[in-house]
Amino acid sequence: MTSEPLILLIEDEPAMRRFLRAALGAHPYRLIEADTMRAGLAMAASHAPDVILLDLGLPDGDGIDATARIREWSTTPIIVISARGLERDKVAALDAGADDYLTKPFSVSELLARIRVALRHATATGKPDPGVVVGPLRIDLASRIVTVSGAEVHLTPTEYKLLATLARFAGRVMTHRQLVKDVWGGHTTTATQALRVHMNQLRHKIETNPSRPTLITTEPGVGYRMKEADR
Amino acid sequence: MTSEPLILLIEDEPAMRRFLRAALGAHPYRLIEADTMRAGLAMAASHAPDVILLDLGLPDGDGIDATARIREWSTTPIIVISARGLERDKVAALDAGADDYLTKPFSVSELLARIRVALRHATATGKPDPGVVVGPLRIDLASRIVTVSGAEVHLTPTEYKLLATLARFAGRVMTHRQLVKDVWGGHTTTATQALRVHMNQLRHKIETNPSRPTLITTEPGVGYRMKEADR
DNA sequence: CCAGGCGTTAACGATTCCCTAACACCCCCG
DNA sequence: CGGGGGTGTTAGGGAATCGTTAACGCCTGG
Repeated sequence: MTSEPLILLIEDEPAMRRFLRAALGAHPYRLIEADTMRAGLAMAASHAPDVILLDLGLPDGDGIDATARIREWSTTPIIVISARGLERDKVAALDAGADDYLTKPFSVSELLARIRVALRHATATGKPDPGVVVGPLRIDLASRIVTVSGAEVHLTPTEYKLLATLARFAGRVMTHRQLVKDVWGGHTTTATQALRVHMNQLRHKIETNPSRPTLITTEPGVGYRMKEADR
Repeated sequence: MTSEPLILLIEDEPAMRRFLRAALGAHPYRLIEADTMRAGLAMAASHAPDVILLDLGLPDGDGIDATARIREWSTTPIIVISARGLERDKVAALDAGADDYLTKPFSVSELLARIRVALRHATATGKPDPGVVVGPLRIDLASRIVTVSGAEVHLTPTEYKLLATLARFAGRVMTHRQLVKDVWGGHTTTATQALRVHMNQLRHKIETNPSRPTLITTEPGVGYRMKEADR
């Protein structure tokens, strides 16, 4: 959750999806949606959301069962949203591993507050995020700490932003233009010369042999590319 | 929580207390009760319960405030029980640090399920609640006492809040914005200067060499970071 | 009313950071 | 063989940020 928290909405009714999209859109959340249980489970695994909003009344599967399935491998907070207010459903969902249960209709501000609670839990429970690891380089996005073979290195703000954006698209070539836009933000006024200077300083800090870079290689005439993360 | 989970009930109505005592008595929980906010806060500190059930409508104090006060030094799950179903109250309580909110009247089985959720969180979080220790620095969140190599140091309210906030996210970089928001609350005015002054005073009180800080280091252009706790 | 603690603001060195400029080095192509 | 575009490298001036001190206003408890 280094950038905006990612919320997965599993809901089949288009009206409710539009409603929640509008409600969440005004806040610093990224939202992804699934309209079936199958797709929802797949997205929970592939996108690793920070919170899951799960509608119980999906046509292609039981929500209680889905909760239990997710809990087999993930501790991501699950907030169940249901039209059914029966306490039997509530108890079953909560005992299956859900963290909260909201009955339709609900107020948007309450949902947002309960999402904040779930996010609070997620950061508190916080698994020690190993971050991105490439050879001797380790980038901890959450704590903004970069280490090279165990030793912590100090990066200036631009150096860190540069490294972070390269890491975000590791394995892919980033053109100078893309890098300048992502690091400096919009203004393409600054010459690409500054980019070279910062890249040089960054390499001296993270590469074992700065004159023969292995972590960040340069693609002549195109841009730079960071090595794929280990696994 | 070596034996049965300990539940603290803060509630003034005798009828409700009897009701919950009966409901919880049939389950493997130990129950302690307080009928005022004052007594509740004291028991929360002295008995270290695993879950706190808090009635908002107590005569001798605001439940929202009590929640915030407990959250200053404890992460014990708090389930708020209230006759007021206004969403304004819900949002305020949840944002103050409550983990759940039940509106009277509620079903016993739902309360029990939500208690199970809270206990699940508590065990997952694990809790090194009181006593953060970093080198010669010792912070006792519960009693709000800070000592450096055995000697107690007096911190002003803002200095303490600043230190507590940094300690809560020890090891991670806290941006100026985050610190200002957590210490002052909400308004992101031009208080970044005040932050520097308080940080200076705080360092003179806890650092052995204030000009070469080791406990709280500054990340230029980003914020501050407290050293990871010992272990 | 006064005294003291506290928070805030302002001012001014001190430090860090970033951009620009200048130059050295390729590699490719004419 | 000699340019020329693109890249790596280094150094210095200027701007932004940070640390530090002093002074002012506020509030509380004598």
